[in-house]
Amino acid sequence: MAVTIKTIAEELGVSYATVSRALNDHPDVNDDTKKRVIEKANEMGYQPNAIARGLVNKETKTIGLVIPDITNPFFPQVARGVEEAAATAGYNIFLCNSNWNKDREEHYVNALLQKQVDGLIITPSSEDLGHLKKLLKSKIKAVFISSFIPMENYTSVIVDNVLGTEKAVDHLIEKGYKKIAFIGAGEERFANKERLKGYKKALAKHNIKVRDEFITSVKRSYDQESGYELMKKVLARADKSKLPDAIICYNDLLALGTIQAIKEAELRVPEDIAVIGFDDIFFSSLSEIKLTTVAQPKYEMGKIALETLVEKIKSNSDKEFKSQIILTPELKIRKTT
Amino acid sequence: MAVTIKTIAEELGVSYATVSRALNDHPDVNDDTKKRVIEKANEMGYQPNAIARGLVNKETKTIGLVIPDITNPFFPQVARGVEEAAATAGYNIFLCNSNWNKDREEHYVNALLQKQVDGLIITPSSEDLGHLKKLLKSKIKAVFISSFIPMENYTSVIVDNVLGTEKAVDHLIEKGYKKIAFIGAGEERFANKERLKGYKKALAKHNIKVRDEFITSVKRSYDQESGYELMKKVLARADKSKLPDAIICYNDLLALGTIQAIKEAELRVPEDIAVIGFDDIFFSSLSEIKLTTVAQPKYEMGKIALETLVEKIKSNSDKEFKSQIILTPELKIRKTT
DNA sequence: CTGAAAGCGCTAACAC
DNA sequence: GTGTTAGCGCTTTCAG
Repeated sequence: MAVTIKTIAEELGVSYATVSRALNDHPDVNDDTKKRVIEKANEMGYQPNAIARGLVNKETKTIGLVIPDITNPFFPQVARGVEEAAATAGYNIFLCNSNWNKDREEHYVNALLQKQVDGLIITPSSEDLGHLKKLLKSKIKAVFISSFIPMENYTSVIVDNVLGTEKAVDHLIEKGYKKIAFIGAGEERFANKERLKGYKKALAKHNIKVRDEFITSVKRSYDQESGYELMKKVLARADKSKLPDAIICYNDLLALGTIQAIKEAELRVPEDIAVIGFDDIFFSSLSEIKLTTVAQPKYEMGKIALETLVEKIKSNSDKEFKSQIILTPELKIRKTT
Repeated sequence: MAVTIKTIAEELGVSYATVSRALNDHPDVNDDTKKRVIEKANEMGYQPNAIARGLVNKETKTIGLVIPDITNPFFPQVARGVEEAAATAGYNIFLCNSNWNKDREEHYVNALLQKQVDGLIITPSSEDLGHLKKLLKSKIKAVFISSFIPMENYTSVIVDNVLGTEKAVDHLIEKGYKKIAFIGAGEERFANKERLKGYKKALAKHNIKVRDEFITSVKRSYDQESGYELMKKVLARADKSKLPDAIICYNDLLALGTIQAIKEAELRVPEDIAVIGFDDIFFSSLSEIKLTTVAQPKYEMGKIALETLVEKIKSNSDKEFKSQIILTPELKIRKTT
């Protein structure tokens, strides 16, 4: 059996309450006994049992991070930001991949609730939060990343999506592109709606008519394959004169697939068609890729999410928090525009 | 206060032991009361407290994953494999990034021990495990990934590194390359030693003399920058006739930097110099990169690590486990050779 | 300043 | 079948 507070109390001939106090650096304890206790504890290799402590304190110094997929290059940076900030605040992180699956997401949230996490950071796999009712009932502190939840008591850390695509369009127009298309990720996603809004807003600003045939969307997955396939179809369908001369993609993965399709059609990027992504994931800056993209401050988003979550945890109840923390995206101009 | 086993016992007028039994589907309990309890529990939104349960069961259904950096593209896949397998086995994962720092690694291991994890999966940031003495004393079940720990009671999940570079050399020679160099990652790393060994072994097999000037190494970090800088120097130093015609890199990141340096020197890959990486991280297969590389089964490694860890946890004590589980790497021939 | 004792929420003997 | 009770390791009143 491991050495407990009790073992060391017996060893020293004091009560275990005293040992507890000494170890927690409680003021009301003789400096001398404190020293003796601490020495003994080290000597015996005592490790406090955080589970037992958590049971009485109702605080586990543990938070849950539920994301769709750590394998998607957007998330490692976010996770790192969360984890780094958690480390400095003294928390450990449960990592959960929902795999874009509501049931799994629900299951994880329940598991985390049972494990008594002090808080939750979630990037929901879907805008519809019906499956998270237990969470919402549980009054647990939570912050959302990349997805705006219009509810009191919750705050979302997001990037200014509208501004992001606006910047992208502005840049394209400045470069002389006129026929700008948008490849989105399905109407229902919050970020997609916002990015589309920014796209339209910027076009309007420049007196360019929105052309419906220039707005397309992939369905389920937002990776390079789906981008590739969609663009293939676009290129096959249209006669060349009706092709866009620039494309803004919902994310970098899609952009990459799009570029691949364009090249296979023996067109040049950016001379024939320019491409802009969104996110600025790891490979986008590689010399072989050099994708122009709207960068999200991913690490920062994670960090801020954790920090505000900790603030929420520490603030007993009714303090008001912003319901949105909106970060500014940055346009990284590289070689595909 | 949350609803506990006690609340629902009072509500139903039964003892809370009965509630516990019912909820745990214990055989010795009347089907009818069982049903009533379960209904009531659902009705009241009861969530078991895993912390309390853990205290008595001495089992938290929680395992710690300590890796250097989730942001390094090698690890998300591993983490995903671990997590996926954990989900099916009913465990949650604590994710910890040591950031290649021993102190932090030690700190995390201690924190996890205190949080009473049932087991640990670690990719140590260094071969020297001096800082993990507490772990080693604690008799906690652990499995290592990518790093061989020659100790009883521990098992390591690794790839056959020797075979990996052997395959790489064989392939290069088959393609007609003769002057094959190796860019390593510092003598002390286990995987580096093994890969170097495979390189030398294969050269010997083909009766090619090992040339010391063809073996170089980056220092601290194993990313594209360090590969780029090292290769820059190599290219600057040597007169063209002494240049290798092929390079095997310790990993894909290094390979990428190497390629970049080669291209900047106005040499072609693979015509002038071929390059092979190791790992097969996400971007290596992209159409713009198409790096020939020795693929590690990363997801599998994580999955297997978790599965054997769970086996260890379940097997009470002295069952024997392999000290190494060696997976076979696969050579992915793409466009850089 | 220190000890005794209660209790966090739950499980597991042990009675009845 | 069900209730009673002890106890997991710890913190925290409450006495002294």
